[in-house]
Parts: sequence; structure tokens; C-alpha cells
Amino acid sequence: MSIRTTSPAPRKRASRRSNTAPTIADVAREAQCSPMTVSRVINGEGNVREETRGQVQQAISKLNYSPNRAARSLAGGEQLRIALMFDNPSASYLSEFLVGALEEAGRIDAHLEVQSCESATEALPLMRKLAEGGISGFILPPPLCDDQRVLDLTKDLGAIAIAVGPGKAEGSHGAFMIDDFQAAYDMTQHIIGLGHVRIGFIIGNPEQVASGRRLNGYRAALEKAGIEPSDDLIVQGRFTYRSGMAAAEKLLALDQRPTAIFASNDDMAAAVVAVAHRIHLDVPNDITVCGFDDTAMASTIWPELTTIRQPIREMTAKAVAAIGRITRARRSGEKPKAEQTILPYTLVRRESDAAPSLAASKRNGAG
Amino acid sequence: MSIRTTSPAPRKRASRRSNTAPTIADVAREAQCSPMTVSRVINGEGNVREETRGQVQQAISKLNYSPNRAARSLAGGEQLRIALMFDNPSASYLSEFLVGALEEAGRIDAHLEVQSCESATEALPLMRKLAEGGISGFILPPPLCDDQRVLDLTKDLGAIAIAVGPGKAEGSHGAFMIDDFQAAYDMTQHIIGLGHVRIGFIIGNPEQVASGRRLNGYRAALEKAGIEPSDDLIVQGRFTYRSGMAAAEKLLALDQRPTAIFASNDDMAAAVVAVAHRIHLDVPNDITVCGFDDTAMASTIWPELTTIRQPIREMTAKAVAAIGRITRARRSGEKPKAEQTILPYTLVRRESDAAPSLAASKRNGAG
DNA sequence: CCGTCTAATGGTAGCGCTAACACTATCGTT
DNA sequence: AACGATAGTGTTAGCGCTACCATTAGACGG
Repeated sequence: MSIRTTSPAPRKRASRRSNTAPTIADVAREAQCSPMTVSRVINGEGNVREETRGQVQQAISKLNYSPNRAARSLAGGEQLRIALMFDNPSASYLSEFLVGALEEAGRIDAHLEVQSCESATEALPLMRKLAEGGISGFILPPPLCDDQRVLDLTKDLGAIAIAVGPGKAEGSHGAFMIDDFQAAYDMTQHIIGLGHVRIGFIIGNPEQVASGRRLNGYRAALEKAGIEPSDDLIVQGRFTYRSGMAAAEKLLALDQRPTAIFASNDDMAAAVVAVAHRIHLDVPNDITVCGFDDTAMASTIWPELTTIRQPIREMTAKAVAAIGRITRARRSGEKPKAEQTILPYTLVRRESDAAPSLAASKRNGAG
Repeated sequence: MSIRTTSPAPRKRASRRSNTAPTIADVAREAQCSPMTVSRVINGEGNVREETRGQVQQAISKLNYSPNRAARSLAGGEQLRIALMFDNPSASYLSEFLVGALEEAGRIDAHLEVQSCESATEALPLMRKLAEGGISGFILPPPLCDDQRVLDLTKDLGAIAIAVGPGKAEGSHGAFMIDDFQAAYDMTQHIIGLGHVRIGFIIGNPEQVASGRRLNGYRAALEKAGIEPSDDLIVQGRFTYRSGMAAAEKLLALDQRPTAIFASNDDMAAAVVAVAHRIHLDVPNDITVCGFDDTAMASTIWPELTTIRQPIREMTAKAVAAIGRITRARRSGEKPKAEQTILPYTLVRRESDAAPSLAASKRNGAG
């Protein structure tokens, strides 16, 4: 009597692959080596003969193979989850921000978690919860990254935090930003170069550190050019359109009206244009208006604004990449070094700047 | 003599888990059932007793378990890749669009591929390449989804295409949109309700089908109210700020100036506000201005615009979900049905509308 | 000539999850 | 009573890749 129940004939099971995409095994067969060697080539590890490497690469391109991200991160044991926090209301900033993050996240197979929050206060408990939930790192745009409580929290949590476009470069977290001081300096110099002398400035929200840097850049450029700064010409704003209108009204009501106004962001610059039009000043012939940030607003309104473009997309992409790098370093026991990278900005010249009109120059000269 | 070489003692291998995150097995142990049952609960499948389901759910929340996406999509054999195409220049539209897609993509573990292209012509070869590269579906905002060539191509490729906010609801692809006709009708009725009779309208880009629908809504509302439409009051625009300015100048130069202007999008409405201000008309006391779309522009400028809000974020999220559903259906051999869903819009009342002033009414009454 | 070392490669066992079954009660049917 | 249908659950075998170790071939020193 034979008992067969103990070893049931292994039933044929249909492969679960629906996809016909080539796998690493296919490549290995084609290149006549083991999957392991293929893996090494893909990941650019050493200890592979040049000849072998070449064969593998040929096989890869012949089969049009691309590694399966899911399998990769599963086998690699890592699950890179990155939270994008934002309470920044500027939609154009946000979209650049998101696109940059998405592109890089796709490349390194990270998962993005988008978190919007009304304020830093609201962000704190959220971040705590996310960190507990296994988030590898946070990407923080301003004003979140300028908030001390947020920075303290990330340190407490031992979380990776990368600031994108922050005001200050200090702290233990990494940061990608432009040189706000230098950018404002350049813009001011550009305006001076056009022949302007009475140049108004609208300061941004005092809570964001970048505001002060931009103001300093403006001041330094004036000084360098030997123009005596006038307190009348410097007005406080809050980065909003509305505050820009108020500031513009103040500046344009001056006895000696400025011939140019440099606003600390595009929303306020747009407001200046609107106010100028209302009192029948032509932009740029009667007054030059320049902004900062190159948001969508800048190229939507007419005339389109001369402004400073930050490479936001690139910054966010680099931030995502940095979180990946740091996480990997941490896993292998290295102590991650916080990097602070200054990226180049661009002065985008559009249609809102021009040399001062003769009339304006004369009036000012006479005043 | 014992030969041991045939069965080498299995060497202890350190677990590769670096993460201490709970796995489905942990949950199963806690809930005293098999991992499979846990999986069923997670995926909301049927055939699980209520009691068991409860236990599992308790275990999940006790351990704070969240499934590993990578493992999931690897085991599921699917790799959902969704391409977001856009040549829509409106940044605020884009950010809403992206946020919605990201949120849902995170939920169903899809990979998003963001593709910007300058025009539909440029999009065609790109889409072909993407489809060959294993993209499961495309999400198409206007104007791409209104382009016949794009639609034809998706059909050729056998690709899933979901339109978000398209003008027309036809075709084999799915679509999520609002009722443009009804929304414009409602807005016009709202303006009429304030007491306006001479209501100007600025048409959108003629290439986008939504433009015509909005115009028809406007016309229908006038007719319903017994207001005789005047061709003078209807001006062609192109959805841009600049075209809005030109249209506004035309409308505001009319002998019998309209007391309200309804622009087919926010950019043009913003331009109307600017032009009105330039000729010293107060918005909304001298003239009511309404927009459409509720982009960031609408709440950036002053006065903030009364406009129609499309649930863009929700639309995109649903589009992503739909692609997932359809892909799954296809794999299991069902024929996917194209769904066309109309989502609710909102009339957002802000500060740019008011009853017509007495003076304006009198002047028009006398004219 | 043999051990020792390094470079190159291969074998194996998972990573965490789910598809595709197998199995066991429970129930209604003939 | 024997049978099939069904609901609920468990078992097994992967998904595609990489970490970890084993193994082999060649280089080198004594």
C-alpha cells in the first residue's frame, strides 16, 4: 500500500507574469553570465571585467531592458518615502516644486507624500506623525523652512530635512537655495544701469529671512553706485498683491516719485503695475517695475515682468536626490553631512523695464 | 561513514531587514490568522467574516502597520505607470492637477511620469514613445484632450486616456469634467440677479471646446431672463491676459458700457480689472467682473475675483484611480467601459461683483 | 610547489506581498 | 443520505531583484 499524500505531485502553476518585459534573468542569458553580474553592471559596482561589462550592456540595450523598480526597492530593503510639506500659497511656486520632485522621485524610485498644511503650527504634529509612519525625509519650502520650531522638530525626530529656497543656510539640515543678496544686488545694478537713480524698494514678509537679504542686496548696490539711499523709497510689504498695492500707492504719491520700483516678489510687482496704470503711468516708459521669483504671474500680466528666476524645479529635484543619498549613507553607518548648495539664478529681462524718461529725469534732477 | 557534504548545514543568514516596520506576517500573528486573510482585509475583498475583519483591523492599527508598496506591486505583477501630459501654461491649474494625481497615485501605488510638451504636435511622438515604454495610461488636460490627433493616437496605441476638464465628452476615452454650459449659465444668472442688464462676455480660445459651451451658457441665461443679447457685448478672447485687455478695452469703450463683464477665465478677468482701473472705474462698484476656473490669479489680485471653481484636484485624482481600475479590468479580460463623469463646480463669490450703481443704471436706462 | 591573497563571478535565500489554488465547515438540494 | 454549492480560511509558490556568502581563477611571495 503506497501512501502518496505526503508528496503530492507538484502541480503546474501558470506563471504569474502578465508582463512580457525582460527581466534581469533574460539579460543574463543573453550576456551568458549570471543575473548577479548583470545586477553589478547596472548598479555600476566594481569588480567586473571590462569585457563582461560590455557584453551585459549590449544585452541590455538589445533587449531594451529596464529594471523593475518595485523589485529593486523590495530587494534592496529600502523604502524611500519623502514628504513634501507646503503651506506656501503660491501656486506657480508649488507646481515647479512638484514637477521637480516628481521627476527625481521617478528616477530614484522614491515615494512622495504631499502634505499641505495651513501653517507651521499645524505642520508640527503632522510631521511628527509622518516621521513615526516611516517617512525618510522632509522637503521644506519657505516659510516652513524658516520656522525655528519646524527645524527643532526635525532635529528631535532625527529626520532628514532639506530646505528648498530658505532664507538662512544654517542648521543641521541640508539646503538648496540661491544667493538672494546677490540676486537683489544684480537686479538693482541692472536698474541703475538703465539710468535710474530714484529706485523704490518693497520689502517682503518680515518673517521670511530672504526678505532681509534681498533688501540688503538692494542697499549694497545703491551704495556701490554712490546713490544715497532714502528711507522714503523703502516700503514694507508682505509678499501679497494687496500689500504691494498699498506700498505702490505710498511710493507713487511721493513728491519725488521713483522712476523705478523693485518689488521683493512678483505678486507685489504686479500690484505696482496695476497701481501705476491706474494713475496713468506707462510701464515701462514712465516707470520701471521689477519683480522677484519669476512666478507664472510675471509672464501672465502685461507688460510681462523683468524678474529673477530661481531654479525651483532643479532645487527640489536635488533635494529629493539628497534625501536618497543621505538615507543610503545612514543605512551604511556613515554620518551624513549636511550640504548647503547655492544654485545659480537668472535675471529674466522682459518688458517692464526701460531707461527713465527725460521728463522724469529732469523733474528729479530739478527737485 | 556518514557523508555530510550532500546536505550542508544551512548557515544562519542575518535577516536583511534593516527596517523594523511591521509586515503583514506580524499583523497576522497579532490577529491570529494567516497573512492571506490580512491581505484580503487590506484590499477590501469579500469573503471575510466581520469578526475576523475586526480583529485584523485592530491588529493593524495596534502595530501601526502600513503595507509595503514595493512588495505589493511586485507581487501584484502590475506596474502601473501613468503619464501626465500637459502643455497647459497655467501654473495654478498645473499645481492642482499634480497634487490630485500625486495623492491618488500614492494611494494606489502608481508611478507618475510627468511630461511637459510645448504643443499637441510635439506630444504625439512623445506619447507613442511612452506607450512603447510601458505606460499604462495617459491623463490629458485641455487643450491636449480637445485635439483630435491626440485622441486618434491613443486609440491607435490602444492606450488608456482620461481627459480632465475637456470640452467634449465624446470618444472612447474616459473623462472627468464639469458642466461648462451650466456653470456659465449659473454665473450669468448670478450677475443678472444682482440687477445687471448690460452684461459683457469675453469668449475663450476658439480651439477649446469649453469656450463655446461657456458662451452658450451665457446666452441661454440672458434669454431665460428675457434680456436681448447684443453682439457688441460679446468679444472674442484667447484665454490670455493680453487678449483680455484688448477685449476689455473694446467693451469699456462702448457707448453703452456694460455694467458687468463675465470673462471665460480668470486671466482675462484679471485683465478686465486692470483696464477698468486704468480708466478709473471702481470694481465692483462701477463695474462687476467675474471669471472662470478659480486659478490662483483669482484670489491673488485685488479685488479678488468672483469665479467658478472646478474641482481640478478631485478630477485628476479620479482620473488616476480610473486608469488603475481600467488596467486591472483589462488584465482580467473584461472590456473596460469608458466613463464620463460630470463633477460639481462651485460659484465662488468674492469681491469683484456688486449690484450696478444708480448712475450706471440711469445712464443705460436713458441710452 | 604550495599556501595566501585578490579579482571576478556564481549560488542561494530572501525582501513583503498576493495569485492561484486547496481545504474545511456549513448549508440547501435532490 | 449523498451531493454539490458556497463562504471563509490556509498553503504554496512566485513577482524581479539584491545582500550575503561561496567559489573559482589567476597573481604573487616564499
